[in-house]
Parts: sequence; C-alpha cells; structure tokens
Amino acid sequence: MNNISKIHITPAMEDYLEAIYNLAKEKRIVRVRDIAKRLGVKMPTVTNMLKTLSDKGMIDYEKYEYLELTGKGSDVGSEIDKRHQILRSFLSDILKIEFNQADEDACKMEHAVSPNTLKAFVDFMEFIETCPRGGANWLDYFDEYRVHGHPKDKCLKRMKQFAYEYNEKIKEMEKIKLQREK
Amino acid sequence: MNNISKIHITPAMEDYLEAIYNLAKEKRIVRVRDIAKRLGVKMPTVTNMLKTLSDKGMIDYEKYEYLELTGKGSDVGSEIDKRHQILRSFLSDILKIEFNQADEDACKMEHAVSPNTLKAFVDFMEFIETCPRGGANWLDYFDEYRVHGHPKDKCLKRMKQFAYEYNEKIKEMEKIKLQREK
DNA sequence: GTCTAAAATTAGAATATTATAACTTAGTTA
DNA sequence: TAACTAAGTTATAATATTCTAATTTTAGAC
Repeated sequence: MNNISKIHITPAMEDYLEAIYNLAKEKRIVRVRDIAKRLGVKMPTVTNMLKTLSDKGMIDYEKYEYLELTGKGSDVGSEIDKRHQILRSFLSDILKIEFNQADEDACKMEHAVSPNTLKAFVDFMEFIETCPRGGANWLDYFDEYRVHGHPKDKCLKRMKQFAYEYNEKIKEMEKIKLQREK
Repeated sequence: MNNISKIHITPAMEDYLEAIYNLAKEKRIVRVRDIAKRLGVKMPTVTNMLKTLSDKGMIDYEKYEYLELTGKGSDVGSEIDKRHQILRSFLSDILKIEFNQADEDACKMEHAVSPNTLKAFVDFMEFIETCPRGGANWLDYFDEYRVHGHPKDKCLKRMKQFAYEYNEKIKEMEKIKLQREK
C-alpha cells in the first residue's frame, strides 16, 4: 500500500466510485449485486475492485459487510457524477442527442475531459442561455438546421420576428439604464 | 486469429493507427521509433502492438521491414484522425480552450464519442457559423463572458450595433427575395 | 569490406480489468 | 432449527497494455 497505489485512480475506478456514490443516494445500503448490475460486470469483478478501492482508502469495506465511501471516495464519486451530468446536459440540451445515447457518451467522456474544459462547457451553456442573441429559442433552430439548413423564407421571417423582439429588449434596457442614471 | 480478434479494435489500437496514419502523411517511411515517440511509449511496446495490428489485418508488416497501413487500417486511422480534428476544433475554436490542452483532451475524447454525437458537433459548429444570429463576432463575446459576465453597458452598446447590422442584413435579404420573385 | 551504433525484436514480467467455477456466508422459510 | 437460496468471496485464468534487459538486425562510417 505505497503512495502511488493510494493516489492513482483509473477510469474504471472512477466508474465504480460514481456507481457507488449514486447507489448510496438511491438505496439504504449498497450491495455488490447492484454495483455489478449497474456497471454490467460480474460480482467477482466487483469484489476484486472493492479490495483495490479499499486499499486506496476510497471505501470502508469488510468482507460480507456493508460498504461505505470514505470522504476521499465520496469526493471522487461526486466529482465524476458532476462531470457526467454536465456532459450529458451539453449533449442532450445543446447538441440535441437522444437521452440514452447522450448518457452513454457522457459516461465515456467524463474520464477524458480536463477540469478546465469541463468548466468551459458549463460557461458555454450559461453563455448561450443568457446572451441576448442566444437563448432557448435560438437553440430550437439548431434542430431544424440539421434537417433543412437555413430555409431562406422561414429564416427571414424569423429574423424579422427576432429583430422586433431584440429592439424591444434594447428599448427596455435603455429605459432601465436611464432610470438608474437619474 | 479468430473473428473476434479481427474486428475488435480497442482505444489503444485506434491511437496507434491514428499515429501511423499521420506519420505516413508526414514522412516517406514510418518507423517504430517515431511511433514510440509520438505515443510516449517504448519501442518494444510498439513492436508488440504491430504484431497485434498485423494479426487484425490493419497493417502490412514483416519484422525489420517498413510497415504500411492496409485499406482497413487506413480507414480506421483516418476516421480517428477526423474525430480528433473535429473535437479539437470544437474545444479550441468554440470553447476557446488553449490549443495544447484542446489537443490533449480531444485525443482522449476521440474514443468516447459515438458517430452520431460527432456529427452533431460538426453540425453545431456549422450552425453557429452560418446562423444570422450567430457568427464569429458572437463567439468573440464568449471569451469576455467568461471573465465579466454580460457587462451591462458594453452589452447594450453591442446589442445596438448588432441590431443595426441585423436590420441591414434583413433589408438585403428582402431585396434579393423581391428580385427573385419578379 | 569490416565495424559500430542505432533501430528493432524477443523474452520475461508487472499492472489492470475482466471472467468462470467452486466455495462460503447470511438470511429466509418451512 | 434444519435446509435452502441468494449474495458474496476465493482461486484461477485470460486479455490488453506496458515495461526492462538482453539479443539481433540493419545501415552507415571508415
């Protein structure tokens, strides 16, 4: 049980910690059976990994007894779960990938993305949502674009509609600004 | 050399095929030394993998001789390279991740993303570029957003500027439409 | 043409993840 | 409480990827 074995967490270990983290939220107790089912592996594989995770101080675990995440293990589990949710949200809400596919891809991507990049995903989603030129309605057109491109007439009609709304928004903001300045 | 060994390509194998594919474009011959250097592994590891890839019909390779990708191997190599470039472009051009970090993350993500999702990345980048409400100038503001949010005064000023340009664009499109209808 | 250094390979081993088969423990039911 | 079943574990093995050390081959220098 040297230093390296303590700190080096592989993608597989991350998957187990994420699964345990989520199962612990869902059920009173976390069972080997449930972990195996969730990750699509056999029970002995789980027992094996529990030994490894225990050695690394990620879980408290005595054989045949219930298992629990340690502080460290819980930190890793929740971090991976956070990544998973962010990436799935991006794929699902922005790229409009079907939910199950988005979930599956997010599950693999969560091990590939650096903290910096993850932050950028979050910021970008916020930016789209909050930018006056973006917004949910803008994103709706992405779906259509994938099928029809920018259909000339429809696009022009919508541009006019947006131009109107946008000008109203500007007027409102100016009014507020003037009131602030008084 | 059964059927399974022929069709099952792991992420590591994909990395080797991508590296070989790119080295073949860059140099007259592809050497074990260069593959090792590019992937950050030792030469015996490469020799090992070459054996595997040869068994799977991905490369033509006789020991101590020059190696070449087969048709199949070249297909996989170029597909992975394409994924790499698309993902790096998204991270770099859209999310504004620093190039080296973007490249590193793309290298891991390229094995995680389904063909469907990859296509959605491409479409989304096109959509942003070509949508009248999007465009390069819009994306520029993402950088600023990450530091300052939407700075009220600057944002209003830019909204006015954009509203003007947008209206001009609409006028132009209408003119073209009328001419078409004549 | 011989020699030497670089390149490549082989042999053998370590780590990580998974599986099957056989065994043990725990909990439930009759 | 005896016995059955489900859950969990151990032992053992396979696959994949990597390494170091030792050996072989190739190719260029002299």
